Amino acid sequence: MPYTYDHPRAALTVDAVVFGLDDADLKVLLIQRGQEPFVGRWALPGGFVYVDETLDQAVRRELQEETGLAKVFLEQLYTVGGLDRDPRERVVTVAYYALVRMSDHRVQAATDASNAAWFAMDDLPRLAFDHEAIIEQGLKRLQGKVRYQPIGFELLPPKFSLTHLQRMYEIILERPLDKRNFRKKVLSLDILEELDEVEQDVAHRAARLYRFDEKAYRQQVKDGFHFEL
Amino acid sequence: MPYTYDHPRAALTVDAVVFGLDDADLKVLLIQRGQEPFVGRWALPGGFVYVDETLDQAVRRELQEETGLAKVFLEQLYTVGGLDRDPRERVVTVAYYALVRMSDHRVQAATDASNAAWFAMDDLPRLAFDHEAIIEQGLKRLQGKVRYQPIGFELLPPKFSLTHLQRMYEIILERPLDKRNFRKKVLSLDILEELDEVEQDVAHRAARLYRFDEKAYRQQVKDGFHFEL
DNA sequence: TGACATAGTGTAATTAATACACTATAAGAG
DNA sequence: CTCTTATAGTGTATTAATTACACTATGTCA
Repeated sequence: MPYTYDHPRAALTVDAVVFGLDDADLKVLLIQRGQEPFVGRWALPGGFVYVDETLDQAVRRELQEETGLAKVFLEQLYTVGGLDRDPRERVVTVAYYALVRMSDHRVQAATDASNAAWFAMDDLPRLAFDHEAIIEQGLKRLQGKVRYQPIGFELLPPKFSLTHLQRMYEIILERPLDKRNFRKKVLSLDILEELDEVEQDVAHRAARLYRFDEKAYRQQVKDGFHFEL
Repeated sequence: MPYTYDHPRAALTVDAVVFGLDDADLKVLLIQRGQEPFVGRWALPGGFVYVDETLDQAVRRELQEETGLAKVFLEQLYTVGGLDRDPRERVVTVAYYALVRMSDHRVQAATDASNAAWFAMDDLPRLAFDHEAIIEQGLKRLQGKVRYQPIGFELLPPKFSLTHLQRMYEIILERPLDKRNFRKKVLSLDILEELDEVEQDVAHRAARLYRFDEKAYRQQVKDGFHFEL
């Protein structure tokens, strides 16, 4: 079923840098390619944008198809339009980044023959296309944005301790934070709800659990407050 | 000369929000459309991306063709992929924003029948497509970025007074700044070169002129310093 | 030479960021 | 049951950054 145009057109694709967090590392979700080019290489999940779906819809569909993920936090990163990114033809890719709670979403091995797996940011395999550069941009964006928007909570379970929260920031920002100053600051923002619950199954004093209070956050933003670290 | 594909493809375009600054206002450069759809309406300069040029090349070419501008500061904004942005067919647009010194670049009326003109941000005409939303995004980006990267200098002539510089920030950020605090702050950054020159042709005490010292700025960045307002 | 317009300057008060170390509590081992 | 281990939880003093604020200096023009 051929489609014809007066001028040649670039193929349009979307790719997603999906970040997850475990106890020690920031991770990225990759899939192993089943076809040429770059068969066997790891790559970002993504694929062609259909002509009747928005870019957002396209990323979400591809994520669902290739990794089983649905309803993740998703934001546009930037669009890559270099001439020789794909050896086959001109491909323009709209890159996104996503944040998921690894605990929630067990990654299902994908529909087709391809394989999906998490890799620590500092232990990435060789990647297809220019995907390494895209991941690098994704990390930079995450590091920048996490400091002035409360997006980091997307990586944590709904209930977390202040230590978990601090560790999340330390891992993303790649630097240690002072425990007392961190707690003072984050509590002063009044966007955390203190729960009547503590950690379970730990071999030491259990930490109090908190929840991100989205309602309080929205209210604060409306009142002209500015979240920062 | 027809080109044929197995699946329908979106058309890919670029649009640019070109900002300029005069004594009183932040301005945007618009062109008046010569064809349907939206004949006669004002719109962002932009157009189709050729299959053998990068996105950057495409914006620069369109700017040159439609407005006569060349060698401007240019940065990608975001990509718009809604389904019904253009009544004719599916169009995906990569939006950019640009900063130009209005003094340098006299805008030449364009090649074809279309018209180019500057409009104050708070006095925009009715616009074609979703261009109003794109301009809004461009403004937000500019307001955010100007505070932690020295891009504002792209809007000023090479030699400027501290009052000019302050007015530039006030216009972009849409709030007044304290004169003494502003000067203290900006001079402490050590990125301005004080010249042995003063304003000419003013009917009052002439202000000393400064130049943005790019070399000093790069050095500072390398030394881990962080520009901020 | 006086009026006008803008340039140029410093200090005190407030607020925010940083540095830093001990006690409290729960689990698990012996 | 008490000791060890591991992490939770807490406050203060110092330093740095931000804010608020008003007068003198200098050039042009009438």
